[in-house]
Amino acid sequence: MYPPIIVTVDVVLMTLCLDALCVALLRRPNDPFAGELALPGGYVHAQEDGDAEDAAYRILREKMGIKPPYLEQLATFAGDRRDPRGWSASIAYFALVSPTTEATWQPVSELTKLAFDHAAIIQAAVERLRNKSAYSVLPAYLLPQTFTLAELQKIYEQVLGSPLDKSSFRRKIKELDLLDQVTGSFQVGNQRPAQIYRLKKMVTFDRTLSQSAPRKAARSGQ
Amino acid sequence: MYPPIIVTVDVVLMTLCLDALCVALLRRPNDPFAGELALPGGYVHAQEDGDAEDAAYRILREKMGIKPPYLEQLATFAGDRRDPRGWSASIAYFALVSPTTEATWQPVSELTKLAFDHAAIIQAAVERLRNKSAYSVLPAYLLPQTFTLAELQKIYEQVLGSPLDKSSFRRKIKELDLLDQVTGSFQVGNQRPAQIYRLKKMVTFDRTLSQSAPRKAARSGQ
DNA sequence: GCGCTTAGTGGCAAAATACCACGAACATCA
DNA sequence: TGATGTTCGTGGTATTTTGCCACTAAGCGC
Repeated sequence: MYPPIIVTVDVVLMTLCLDALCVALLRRPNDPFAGELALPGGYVHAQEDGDAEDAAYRILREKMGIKPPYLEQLATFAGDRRDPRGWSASIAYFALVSPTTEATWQPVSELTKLAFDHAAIIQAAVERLRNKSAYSVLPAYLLPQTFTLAELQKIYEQVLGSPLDKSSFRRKIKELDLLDQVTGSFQVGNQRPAQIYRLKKMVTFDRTLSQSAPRKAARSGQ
Repeated sequence: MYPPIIVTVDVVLMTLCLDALCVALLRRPNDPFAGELALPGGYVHAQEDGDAEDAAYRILREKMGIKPPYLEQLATFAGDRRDPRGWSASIAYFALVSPTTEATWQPVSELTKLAFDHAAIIQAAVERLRNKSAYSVLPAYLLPQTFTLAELQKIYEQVLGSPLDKSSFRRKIKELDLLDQVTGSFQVGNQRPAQIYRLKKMVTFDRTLSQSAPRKAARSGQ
């Protein structure tokens, strides 16, 4: 009845390389925008993908060989001006991984021209990450599974772009109560060993932290 | 190449009726789910709609006769299980209007079975409204263009579901600095007249309030 | 042992917030 | 005109949260 709409899923896969927030980009083999850099993405495979999140995971597996520990839907970018072939919709996701994984990373601060509106998508992802970092442990997904609080603080500072006070940071993290201590210590060299932590296993209801609790009801979970 | 994906735009249009948060629903004339209640929505019209937001506005105009003062993209609900016709994607928006407008409203607290996954979409919209209400003046869009602070506070209490302190509420609203005084007063009856306010005209960059400012840097933007 | 570096904690002042009370400005009615 | 009732609006105080800084702890190298 209507000309079909092009539906793709694109993923902003972020990590930290060399103390800078980076995003995974691929050079497009085909038109449109052949040869230019673009987010990893692709068509929805109606037979394989049960939903859009499945598609995002499949794309990351096929094109990046990665199963990210964190994935969330970002927004949908749709319209008739973003793809020369016609009206298109890109369901954008954003994912966080630890820096070990192999890929071609590009610092988000020095992005050249990208295919489609992918620059805008990346910008939205970075903003979302910044915002959520203020009240969640999201940046922890940018680290290896285990880490020290000092490492975590550095990541926060890089993501938020401003230095944090050690004491306040640790207090905040502790009261969020989303980390587990790992018995066993760690030394970087000639200093006191640091306690190692990992993210708690949790049912990721997605919307758990953002609610502001009434004052009297102190977090009583020991 | 692939079977086409059904792309629709659905809008959660909310208002306040009789002190309860309500959502606009329409009875579906056609299959699937003929006769059941559903969100106002429809296919994207590739010729008319420049982007998905255009489609949302068009749908509200055509089906509701409304141009809402607030509209924002909520999320995209996609998969092969939500529409019996096959793989589908619903780009969901949520909109707020003042209660004057005519429509068939349904309180969000007593929703019966709805078509598709529209119940889940509505739930997501309500959560988003609740969350954003904690740090924005979003609930003001549920009121007429001008209102008193007492009226605004009531709306907040209804949306958040808990009573607020008058003094704290007014302080918070004032420092958000998103309201303009309207010279001229108002009396409901036999009491002191209340100052009237309206929303400031503003460039709705969407993501302006949520950033937490460093302590020393007081909001100096006049 | 001493000096160095980083980890981790504690204290205090300042800011934000909850809670409560009081005065202000109207209307109504005697 | 003045007393009373109602809501508007603001100010004060106690409590909580937060920023800031200092200090101790625990390792290493010498």
